[in-house]
Amino acid sequence: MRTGQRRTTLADVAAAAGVSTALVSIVMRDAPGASPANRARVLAAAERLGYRPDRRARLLRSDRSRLLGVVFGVQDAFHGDVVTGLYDAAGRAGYELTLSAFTPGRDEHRAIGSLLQDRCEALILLSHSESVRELADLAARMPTVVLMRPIRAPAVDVIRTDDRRGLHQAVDHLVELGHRRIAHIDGARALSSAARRRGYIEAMRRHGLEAEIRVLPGGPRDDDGTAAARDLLTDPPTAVTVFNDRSAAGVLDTLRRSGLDVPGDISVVGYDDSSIARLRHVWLTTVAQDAGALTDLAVQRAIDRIEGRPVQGREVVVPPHLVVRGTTGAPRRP
Amino acid sequence: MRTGQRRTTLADVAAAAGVSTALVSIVMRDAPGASPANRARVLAAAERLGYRPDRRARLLRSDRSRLLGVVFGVQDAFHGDVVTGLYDAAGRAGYELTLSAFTPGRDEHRAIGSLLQDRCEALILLSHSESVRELADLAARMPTVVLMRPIRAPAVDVIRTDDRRGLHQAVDHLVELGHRRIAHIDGARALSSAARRRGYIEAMRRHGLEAEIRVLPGGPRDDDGTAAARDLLTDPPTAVTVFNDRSAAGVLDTLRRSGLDVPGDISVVGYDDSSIARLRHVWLTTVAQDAGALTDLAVQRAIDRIEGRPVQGREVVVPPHLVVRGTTGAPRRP
DNA sequence: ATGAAAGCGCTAACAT
DNA sequence: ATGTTAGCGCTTTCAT
Repeated sequence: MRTGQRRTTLADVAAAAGVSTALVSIVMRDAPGASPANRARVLAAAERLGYRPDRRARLLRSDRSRLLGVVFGVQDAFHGDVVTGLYDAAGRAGYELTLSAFTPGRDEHRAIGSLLQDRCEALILLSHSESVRELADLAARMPTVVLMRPIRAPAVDVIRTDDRRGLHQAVDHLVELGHRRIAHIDGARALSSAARRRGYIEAMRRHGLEAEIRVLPGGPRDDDGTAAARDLLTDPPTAVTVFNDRSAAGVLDTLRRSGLDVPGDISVVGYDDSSIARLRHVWLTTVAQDAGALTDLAVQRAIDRIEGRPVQGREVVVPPHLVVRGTTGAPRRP
Repeated sequence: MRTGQRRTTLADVAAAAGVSTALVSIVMRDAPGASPANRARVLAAAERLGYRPDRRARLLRSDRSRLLGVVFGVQDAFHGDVVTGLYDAAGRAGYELTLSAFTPGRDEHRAIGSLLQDRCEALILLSHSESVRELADLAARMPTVVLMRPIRAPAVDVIRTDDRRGLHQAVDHLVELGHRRIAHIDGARALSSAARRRGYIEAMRRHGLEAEIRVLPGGPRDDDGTAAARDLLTDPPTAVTVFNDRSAAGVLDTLRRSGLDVPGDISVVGYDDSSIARLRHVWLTTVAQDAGALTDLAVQRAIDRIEGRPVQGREVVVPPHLVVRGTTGAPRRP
């Protein structure tokens, strides 16, 4: 059984307004070529009938969809910020977004497959897991922009944060405060773990602190931070940079519980500027990714590809910035 | 300028396989009525050409879309859980989801408007702000299910958590532990604030603790909790229920900073079972909404309406459950 | 089992 | 300025 009530179409509006469908189409698209009188009459009829253009039919007919497909993880808080930025950027450029989420029960591959049926003109992927090979296949078919994942594949555009630089900033900040014994708790197999670790090591070297380099195995969760912090306690450094905010929250708690003062005895820097970092009682110094820049660039790149404009470079790297809050300060004994 | 490469169509596959488009359609839809030989040949051709059916055209032609429109807030963590559940439930029922998000720069009304062009057969709204009047208008046109918002409007189905009961559970738990002086910090104008406050008051009365009822103005943010907790300190109760986890995090911190032990001196219960509550060092006792039940019911209801099945009641209320963690215990002086 | 042909709601090229 | 008409890529009768 069906709902019964057929939805109102262009033809219904045309009949009600006493004009042709073509004219209604012109009016609905706000295109030039209709007399003010007819325009008003059509608009009135459409309003009265509660007419909504059928996007499917519209897209089917016109050769352009002006639609950008976005794949994102619905459980990831930062993806929320990114989708927000993408809507804004796409809107400004006169494009629309069509969303497809991956979830614990619906993997990225399915999310992408679903989008592929949607006639979008380009794909913007907040990809975690799709293989480089498959991303390359995709990019061979249509413009494909991968966000925040440091991959290299033919025809795939990558827009990402300079995670190495993020850790440079963190270490620079700590060194400026007078720290020398700075450790790093890494993110194990998480996406940007390697780049962040590398950034830490580079910055330490640059400051002549090669001998102080100390990387502890960690992970993305708060109990990873808790465990790593316990390892740290046998011989505490004066500062520690942590893979992400969540892990840093675990670190903070362990340090404080064991009687250390933060930042008096030890400074802590996180990564992500997540909602946890902004809790007043955490108030974590952290590295923030620039969601707005990432999304502007992603949309710009997608549209450049769609419209065949020349672009420079497959990969665009966006600098993050340090947000100094309450967990960093000068060391007591430098 | 356009991308140039026209996408492959049914006709292309038909030509490649040497059959009619009708037959290809049958094979692609996995419908009966094609010989195994032809089926294989068509599938091979489709694979070779990288053919993807065009959902727009498909939907345009067939009278059913089997598409459920979902409006959600991309910044809201719990909405992530809900969308996850909706994908699962819809998938099991043979329906697909089409997503439209509201963001700081794209309000709910626009998100809904965009969906309306998408030919979905029903709407599932995680609505915060759309007016009851507009929701009713919507529901007059197509099946409309509103999730987690206690409204009453003609033709609108509502699936929500029993927030009053959530606070009953919280208070019952505290009373069982021996508490009598239990305060509540409310959520100001937040969505479910009134229901939760009411639940607190009802439960207190039921336990004969009418004289102990104490509601403090609060809000949804952690600094709302911080401020409210400071008010509490002049004459601390032995336990406090808080509008949500985020506010409870602020409460916890203020209490501890002022030298009180949680749960030794004072117990705290949050609401939402958010990621904050699960941080090991917060480990907050809290009321959890049952996302799975909410989403199963929402999808079921939407489909019942679409298919014209009789349903019982406009509103379905789902019980939450208490997650006991580390912030509640017996009072020292009951 | 297979194909020819009509048409979903719209846009765009072409008439008038 | 307005109407007529031909499809967009598919599904769905209806023939065969």
